Amino acid sequence: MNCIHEREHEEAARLAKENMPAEEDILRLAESFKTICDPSRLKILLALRQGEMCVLHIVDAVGGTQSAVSHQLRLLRTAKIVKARRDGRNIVYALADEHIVAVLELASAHLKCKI
Amino acid sequence: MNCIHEREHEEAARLAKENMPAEEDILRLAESFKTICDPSRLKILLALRQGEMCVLHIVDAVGGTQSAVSHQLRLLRTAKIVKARRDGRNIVYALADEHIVAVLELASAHLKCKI
DNA sequence: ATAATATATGAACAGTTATTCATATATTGA
DNA sequence: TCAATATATGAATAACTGTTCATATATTAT
Repeated sequence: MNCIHEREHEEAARLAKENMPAEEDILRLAESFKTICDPSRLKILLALRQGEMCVLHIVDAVGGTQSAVSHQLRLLRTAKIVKARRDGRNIVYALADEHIVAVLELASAHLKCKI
Repeated sequence: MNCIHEREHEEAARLAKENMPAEEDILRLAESFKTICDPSRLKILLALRQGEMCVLHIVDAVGGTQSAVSHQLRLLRTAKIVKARRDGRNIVYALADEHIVAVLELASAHLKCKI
């Protein structure tokens, strides 16, 4: 390790180690992204921007089988990215908070695509 | 599909289908999140917030082997999340743009953790 | 109670991914 | 040209992930 920018890079590396978040926080952050990195789950989140829906309406909105959507909803719910409440014989799903949509919009700005 | 909120959910589902982004855009968005959902790659991005670094300094900052870091850097570079330039015998890596840091900060706000 | 509807879940399979090890390529200095 | 340094990469393996199929649970209406 003997690069031309020795000074600057060593300083950056030192600061990086000093300010590196706790392993636990990094893992939680990674888990969150893991949860929204699947196209099927992304579709569900994009659909829920239009308002809360029960499972079969989500299936109608995003396509796929009821089973697959249900499995994906469980992951989103466990990660607290969506919330669910029972309403009669339906379970109604909604986005957990507005951070989700903001993250999606920022990422799509990076990609220069409109979502 | 005969739920108690028939009207509202049907309307939401209709809007969701109407406003669903192109499959291609969803896949690109998913790819981006897939790229930053790995703890090792997240660490690299968090480290690069302190400034550009060459590979061995990144290895020093985040730990792991040179080979593993190099593989991860290739994925980040392909996804245009980091950029690389040669400088003498070193390759200097930097965050591609500020969107990345903003996304990380928003997500960590959702998790109520400081990064 | 029973049937119908809505949702969830376990197991299995196919496909993907991160790391390691060994090695290749590229640049510099002697 | 040769040795040293920095970085990249192919192959192999182990672990993980999403979907499907079959079935279970829960709620409501008759």
